[in-house]
Amino acid sequence: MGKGEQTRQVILDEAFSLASCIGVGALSIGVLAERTHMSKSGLFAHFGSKEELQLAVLRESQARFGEAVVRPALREPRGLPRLRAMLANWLDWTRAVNLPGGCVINAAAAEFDDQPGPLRDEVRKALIALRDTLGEAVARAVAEGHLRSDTDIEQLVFEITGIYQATQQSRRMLNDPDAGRRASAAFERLVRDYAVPTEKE
Amino acid sequence: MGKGEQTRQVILDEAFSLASCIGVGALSIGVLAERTHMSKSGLFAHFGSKEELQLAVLRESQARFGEAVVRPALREPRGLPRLRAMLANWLDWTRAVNLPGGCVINAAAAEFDDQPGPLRDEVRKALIALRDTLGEAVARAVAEGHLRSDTDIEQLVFEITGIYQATQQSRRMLNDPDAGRRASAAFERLVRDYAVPTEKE
DNA sequence: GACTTTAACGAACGATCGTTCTATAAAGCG
DNA sequence: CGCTTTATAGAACGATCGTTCGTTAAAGTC
Repeated sequence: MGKGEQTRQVILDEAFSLASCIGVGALSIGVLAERTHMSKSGLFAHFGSKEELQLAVLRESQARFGEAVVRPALREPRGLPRLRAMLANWLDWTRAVNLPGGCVINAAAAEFDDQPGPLRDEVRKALIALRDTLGEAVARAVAEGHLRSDTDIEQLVFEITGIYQATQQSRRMLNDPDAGRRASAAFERLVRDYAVPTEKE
Repeated sequence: MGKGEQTRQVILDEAFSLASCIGVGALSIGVLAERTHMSKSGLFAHFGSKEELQLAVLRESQARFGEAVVRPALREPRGLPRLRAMLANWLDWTRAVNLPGGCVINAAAAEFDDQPGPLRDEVRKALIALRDTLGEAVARAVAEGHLRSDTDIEQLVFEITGIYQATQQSRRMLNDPDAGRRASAAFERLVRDYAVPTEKE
């Protein structure tokens, strides 16, 4: 890795955790330059524009999400165990990746949902990719016979994303120590409702 | 209402819908002055600081939420019907109140969850008030015999907030036309699980 | 209608914003 | 080593930021 790539990564690291706290939209080149002990222009040259830097942060976030949430879950047996692992990783990934503020993309989703442009498009792409991944895991759980064959996959994914967001808000804004437990309870209720009916009763 | 209060309300109206699109944090006095055809200093004088303006927007949002979501629901019979009405109003209130972007407070919750200060405190207050209101409605549903007596009220509230957020994200970012239907399905599943068991079977 | 209070303006402040340009230092390569 | 490419710094740009001040016009009061 050349010198350029190297410092670019240093910048991105800092931008990533800063964006986690103040939001991608509030990132500023001046502040970022100060934090990385660089000149504004030197830092700027690595991206060419502020928007490109913001896009890089969003892409970085997706990459780390894949590493911290999806990939480890693939080691679990396919079907429900894997889905469960994915959700568990997801709920805690901001801790694992040392993100001081919440998930960058999730915050960006609320920030840019009414501002058309490349940033919104990138966030949208990330959300869709996540839903696809979750949907795939659910489909596997159906195929493995862990969930009913008439399971509405998108409905399940919809509800899981709801659980995630409720958990984050409870934790981050309301300091609710029970958030994790509530998330589990919600998910187990979900699984119970969609589980294949037992032969008894 | 004196002249002062009057223009203050005009400013607040504009700030409210602008904040809905770009976020409370991105509000700018210059832009707001332009939109209301006022001078920066003239507008500024009504609030004394930008933060005070932002707080006023958050309070305005709470007031409108009460008018559009909570109050109409109080006309429904207490218990499950009222809770159902509340959720229905909630899911659509940004349309009813003519909010171009999503709910101001919900967006602010994601924006300020890591930035201590009066703004975060105000958002927190609003979220807690909402959860209290929802909790009260659920408790009534239990008292009326619509839901099981051992219902975990906070758990139910938790899950309802999840449904709301999933719905907003699906609608606003993913343009999912089925979001409303999915929200209903999730809520009905919730109610079914917590309903008093029928005497049969 | 005279007087007091309040609302609004216009100009200016220092700070920061993203960006551009030119120059210098470092890195990569033969 | 010498040479080319790349990375970084520094200064400056116009724009916008939130805020302050002094002044004028309007609203409210008796």
